[in-house]
Amino acid sequence: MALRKDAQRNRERLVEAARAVFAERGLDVALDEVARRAGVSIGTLYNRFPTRADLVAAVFTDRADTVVGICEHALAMDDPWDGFVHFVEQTCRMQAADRGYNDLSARSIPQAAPTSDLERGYALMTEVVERAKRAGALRGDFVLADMAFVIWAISRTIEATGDVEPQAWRRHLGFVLDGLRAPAAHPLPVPALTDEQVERIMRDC
Amino acid sequence: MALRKDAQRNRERLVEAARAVFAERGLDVALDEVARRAGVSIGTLYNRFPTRADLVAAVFTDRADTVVGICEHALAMDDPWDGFVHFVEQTCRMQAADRGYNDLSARSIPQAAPTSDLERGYALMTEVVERAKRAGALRGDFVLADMAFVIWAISRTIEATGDVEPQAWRRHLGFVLDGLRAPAAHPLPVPALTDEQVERIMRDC
DNA sequence: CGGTAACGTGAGGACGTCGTCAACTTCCGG
DNA sequence: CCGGAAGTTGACGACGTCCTCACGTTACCG
Repeated sequence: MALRKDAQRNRERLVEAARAVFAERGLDVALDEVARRAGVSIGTLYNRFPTRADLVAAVFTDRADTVVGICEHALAMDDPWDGFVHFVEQTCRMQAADRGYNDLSARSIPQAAPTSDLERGYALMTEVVERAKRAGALRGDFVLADMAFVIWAISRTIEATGDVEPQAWRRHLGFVLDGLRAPAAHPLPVPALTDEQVERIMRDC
Repeated sequence: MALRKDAQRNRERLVEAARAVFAERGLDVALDEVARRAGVSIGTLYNRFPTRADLVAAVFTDRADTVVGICEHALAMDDPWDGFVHFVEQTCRMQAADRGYNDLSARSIPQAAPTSDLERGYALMTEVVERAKRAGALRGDFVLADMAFVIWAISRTIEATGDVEPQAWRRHLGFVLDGLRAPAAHPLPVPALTDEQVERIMRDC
């Protein structure tokens, strides 16, 4: 059953307002600020999005597409390492550009999306990583789950430095990438997180 | 003017309780939980520590000594790179062992200490870094301010993985260290944060 | 155009935390 | 042992956020 016309319009206003508010203040803003910005009452907000997670999901569904696009662009690049770097860099750029997305990344990696797109994104990300490994550019002991480390690392740096020096994360990423090149690799002391573990971490918000 | 005997005892109880509560729940716990754990009223807590920052400072003053100790041990090691690794590793170990300290690191680096010890710690840390650079082991474009990236990165990873896989940060640190070795170095896109910038980031808690 | 289901509204109760203060208690010097 | 300064207490008001719900309004179908 479709929404009534006014309800549909209010829904869009709410999502737009949330997008803006989340972007500049993070995922933990008071929801009545979102409602105010949308020109709608707090009751309507709760009516449409019973939980904060519902609103967050509505705001960031399109991000899965974006990630897919980034991956495709990465895979279209001639050099597998350049492709991998492009992927990581663009991901981080998105975090830097949107405080809400940065919060989301820190807590649950690019989750919160229709499952089919999510699976596709997952598959593409795996291919970006594997291709770079096959080419001997990315270190062989790196697995997709290790991307979480990269995202978490940059996320905190952006949080800390964003107001003072918005480009600082690029330096941090420089160090990180240098540690991921194959020739840099030294034995790691601990095995990678399993998919189940990553799953569990993501669930616990 | 010295504190009265009972006041002194209560102060110690508060600091002990805070140490425990911060360690297991982080720096943002409700203060009345600290008071309860100390067997003291909330009024007494506020009486002795007017702000949360006062209490935090009291709990973590000794950490500056610990850092000094770590640095001295690092400088006593024959191999400058091993010394640097020891320093980083021990710092991260402290973060992993104490959620409150991890929070503190994420916000303001090992601050919150009597100024003299702080300066000494600062000087020693610089020497650990510079010695490793002089030996050609640590990349030449690394500066002390870049340690913030390491601390922030590990801090977030510990936060995310601590409950599920307490040793995961060691793998993350493995990647990080591989990026800091001299042979791994590629040109960085952005200059280091200045001391003033780091200062400013730290002040803003 | 009327009836009704869907929707919108915002005041208000519940909650948790903060920080205060006036009344009470304890310590300690004389 | 006493007086007063130092210290303690916990109930309380302020605050911000969450979420609900009874009532008023609007869109849409026949």
